[in-house]
Amino acid sequence: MPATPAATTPQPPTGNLLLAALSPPDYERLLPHLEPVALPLGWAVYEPGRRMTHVYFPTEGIVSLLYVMENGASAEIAVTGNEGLVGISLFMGGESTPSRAIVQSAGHAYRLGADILRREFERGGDLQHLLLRYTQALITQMAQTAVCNRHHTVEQQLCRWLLLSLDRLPANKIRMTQELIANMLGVRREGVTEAAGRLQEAGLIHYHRGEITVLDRPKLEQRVCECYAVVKRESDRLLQYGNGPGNAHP
Amino acid sequence: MPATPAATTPQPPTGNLLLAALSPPDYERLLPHLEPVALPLGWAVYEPGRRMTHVYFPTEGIVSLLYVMENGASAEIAVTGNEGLVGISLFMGGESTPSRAIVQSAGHAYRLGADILRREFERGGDLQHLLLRYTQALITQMAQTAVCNRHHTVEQQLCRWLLLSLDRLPANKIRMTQELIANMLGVRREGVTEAAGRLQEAGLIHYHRGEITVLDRPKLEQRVCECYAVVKRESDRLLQYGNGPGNAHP
DNA sequence: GCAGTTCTGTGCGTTAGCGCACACAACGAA
DNA sequence: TTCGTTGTGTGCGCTAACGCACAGAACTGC
Repeated sequence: MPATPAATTPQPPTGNLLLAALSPPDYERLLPHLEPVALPLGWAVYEPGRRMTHVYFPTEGIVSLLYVMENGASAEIAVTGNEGLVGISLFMGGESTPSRAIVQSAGHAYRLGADILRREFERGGDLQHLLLRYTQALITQMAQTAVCNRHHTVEQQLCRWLLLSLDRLPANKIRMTQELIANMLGVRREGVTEAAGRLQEAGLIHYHRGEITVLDRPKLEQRVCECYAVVKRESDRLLQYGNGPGNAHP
Repeated sequence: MPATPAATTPQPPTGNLLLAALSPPDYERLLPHLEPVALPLGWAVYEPGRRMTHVYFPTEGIVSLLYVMENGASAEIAVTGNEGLVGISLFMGGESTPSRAIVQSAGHAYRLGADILRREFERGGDLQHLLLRYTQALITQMAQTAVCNRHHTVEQQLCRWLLLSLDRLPANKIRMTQELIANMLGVRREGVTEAAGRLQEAGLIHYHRGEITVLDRPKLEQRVCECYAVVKRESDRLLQYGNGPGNAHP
C-alpha cells in the first residue's frame, strides 16, 4: 500500500456537517470533549449487541451499517459519511444494535463519550434536533434499501451504491474491490463483475484492481433506480442546516 | 361483511403499550388530549410527503409502513400494532416521510395533535425516552426487512410476516387475502399462493378466502428465517416497560 | 526473475421468482 | 337461481441471479 488513504489533510470538527451546524455556544461546549480518531479501513466501529462507548462524527471516510447473518452472508443497511454520525442507539436509548458498523473507506472522525453525548442530548437543544433529523434521514435510507433489495437489479443497486459512496467522498475515485462491493450489496462477486463490466463498457466508470473511477456521473444517475433520488432528496430536505460555526462567515 | 372487524371491545388508552408505560402524572397530562379514532381497513394514516397532523397510538389493529414505487410496485418496510405508534417523523423533526402508512388490520387508536406531542416530547421525560426506544425497535425491523428481502425465500418471508402479524393480533386468525399479502411482501400473488399452499399442506396454517388461521405456531417459528427472531428479541429488549398506569396494579 | 497472492473474467448448469393466461370455486346480491 | 365479483390453483416459458470451477491478469515480496 503506497500511502494510507486516511492520510489526507486532517480536518477540524466542522468537517462533520452535524458538528458544523451547531450553534457557536453548543459547539464550544462540545469541543473540549471531541476526540480525534482515525477510521482505518475495515475497522469495526461497533459490533452487534456490544454496548457502545462513543459516538463517531466522521469528517472524512465512509462507514457502512451492515448486518451479517448466521451463515455469513451479509447485507448493507445504510452508509454514513461526514453528513452524519455513527452510534445513534446511544441517544435512542438502546445502547446497542444487532448490526455492525464497518469502515468502508478510511478517514477520520471525532468521537464523543456516551455520557457526554447523553448529557448534551438531554438538554434538548440544537444537538438533539440535529441528531434526530439525521436519524430520520438514516431511516429513509434503510427503508429504501429494503425496497431496492426487493425490486431492483444488481446493476441498479450497484449504481445506487456508487452514487451514495461518491456523495461521501471528495474525489470521483472509490477504493473498493468487487468482492467487497458484493458483500455490501449481498450479492455474488460475479454479479458485480458483470454489472460493473457493463457500466465500464458504456463508459460510465473505469475500474482497475480495487479502484473505481466514476467518469460520467449524469449517465450513472440515469441508470440508477428511483431509490437513490428518494434518499438524496430526503437527506437534503432533512439536513439543510442553518448557521453553525462551520458556515458563520458570510 | 357480517361484522366490522374493528367492532371489538373498545379499549382504553392503556391498550397501547407506550401509553400504558407512562408514569401516572405523564399519563394524566396526556389523557385529555387523546382522541379515540377508528382505524378502518385500508385507510391511509398518512401519505408520502404530506405533513402529518397527528400521531396515532393503536390499541388494536395493525398499520403497515409501505413504500409504493413509481411503477406501482410496493414493499412493506415495517409494521406497527399496539406496541408502538404511527407518525414518528413528527417528533423526529421531518414532519413527513416518503412512505405511506396503511391500516392492514382494522382496529382503534388514540391520536394526539402534533403540537401537543412536540410539547410533551420537548419536556424530555418518560414519553421522549419511550418514543425513542420504540423508534429504535422500528429501525431494527426496517433493517431486518432489508436483509430478509435480500436473502430469504418467499416462503420464509411469508412466515415472518405471519408471525409479525400474529404478535399484534388477539387471536390466531389473520384476515388478509393472498393478493394483499403479496403487495406487502412485494412479490407475486402466485408466489404467495404456492408458499401458503405448502404451509397448509404441512398443517402449519389453514386458509380460506381471505382468512388465515395459524394452527401450529411453533412449527412456523421453525420454518421462518432468523430475521423474525432478531426483530422480536430486539423489540422485547427495547420495549420492556416499567410500571406505568397500565400495570400499576399488581 | 520467480512464486505466491489478490483481483477480475468467463463459462457452465441450476433455481427461484416473474409475467401471463386461464380455470374454477366461493360468495353476495338481484 | 343466476350472474357478476372476488379469491385461489395451475401451467408454461422466461430471466436474473446463484453456486461452482477455473483461467488469466496484476500486483507483492523475495
